[in-house]
Amino acid sequence: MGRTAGRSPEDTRRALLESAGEVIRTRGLNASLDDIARHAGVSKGGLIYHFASKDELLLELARSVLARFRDDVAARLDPADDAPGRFTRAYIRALLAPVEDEVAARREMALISQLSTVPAVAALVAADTTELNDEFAADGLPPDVLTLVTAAADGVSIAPMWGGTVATADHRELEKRLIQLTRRPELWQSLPWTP
Amino acid sequence: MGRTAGRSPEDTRRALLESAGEVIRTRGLNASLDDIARHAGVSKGGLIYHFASKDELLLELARSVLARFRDDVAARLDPADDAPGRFTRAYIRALLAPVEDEVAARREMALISQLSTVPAVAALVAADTTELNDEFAADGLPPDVLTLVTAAADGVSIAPMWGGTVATADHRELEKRLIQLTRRPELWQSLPWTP
DNA sequence: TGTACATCAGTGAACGCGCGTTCACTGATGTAC
DNA sequence: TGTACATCAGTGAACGCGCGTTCACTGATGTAC
Repeated sequence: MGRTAGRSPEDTRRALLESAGEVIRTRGLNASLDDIARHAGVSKGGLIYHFASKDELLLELARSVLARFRDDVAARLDPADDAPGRFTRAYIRALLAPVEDEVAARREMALISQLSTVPAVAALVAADTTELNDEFAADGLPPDVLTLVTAAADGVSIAPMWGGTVATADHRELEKRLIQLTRRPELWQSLPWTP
Repeated sequence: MGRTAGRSPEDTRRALLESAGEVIRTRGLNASLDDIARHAGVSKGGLIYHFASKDELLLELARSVLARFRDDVAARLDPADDAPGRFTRAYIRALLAPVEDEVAARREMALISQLSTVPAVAALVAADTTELNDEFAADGLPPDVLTLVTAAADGVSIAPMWGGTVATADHRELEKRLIQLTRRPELWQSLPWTP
């Protein structure tokens, strides 16, 4: 059987990437190409036609995951907001956004950390982080406030990886307060520090 | 050749665990048993004598990593400190402790996240997290302060995984402030929130 | 509008290799007498 | 204190299987005339 009618090659490619995401989220990095291909309704050979090697597939998958996150942050930028910390607020909203499914959240983290073990992916992630840091630097917040706020958001987002429970109410509260800090950094900076 | 003189079986076992940690930190989970064994100066068969399967080795390795972290936290408990938040302060110190080597820090995180992909290890980690949460709950801090402070500490500790740079000075400062917050939670709670 | 041909988008079988596990065997150590 | 025997702590070769990659082949699609 040749080309499958009713589906364009780009559709197939997209389906393969999506399938790779799902299968790897569930079975981990040692999910086989055969699993991934079959789950997308394609043969192993068909997969390899679109992605020359497993590493290339993983790299492309990582690219799409990172892009999706960046899009998510961008979508949470408040158009009416042009004060310093605008980007940071979107970042906080993206990371603290309520997750539909707790298991899914854990798997999402697992997926990224798994992918990062592929050297090429690690490099990609590092480059992405650098870009992100540039955006933070241009966001106009005092460094100490920025560090606190992003660290807290990062910490919440990886909690599922340790099997931590996500107490939604607490998270909403924390989100509100972190965002408030980015709006009024002097609140944090003016605290009397006498360790 | 039979038993290697000059090394007790417990020494061999320990050496194998340590070797597993080093090799997996470097080459990832798909490091072979042969690599690990040889790096400890033992044959593959010798390794399997001590750990019946690869999964068992990984589980034992995870156990030792978790135990080491708990010991680290315990060692940072301040004997002179018996105020609420005592344990949380030790936790913060442990996670924000200056790392000798940046690459090592990244690998440490990678090791744990890699190990977590083994189901048995994931269960172990989840159980450990539950225990940890119990200790936090008994530590006497208001929940919102606890959430902020531990999230921030967690966030800093996983930064290396994204290839983020660790600005030591910022971290010292953050550590000081987080600890100060655990000592005077009213500082955080009294902030005027008007989102 | 039909036809010939090139290319695209796959299929499915086969290969080969790495790696976890098994196994027969062995020299050193511990124990009983 | 020596000796016989059981067990311990390994060795190293072989097995077998899963999986990534290669490859010959093919039917559908696109293009030129």
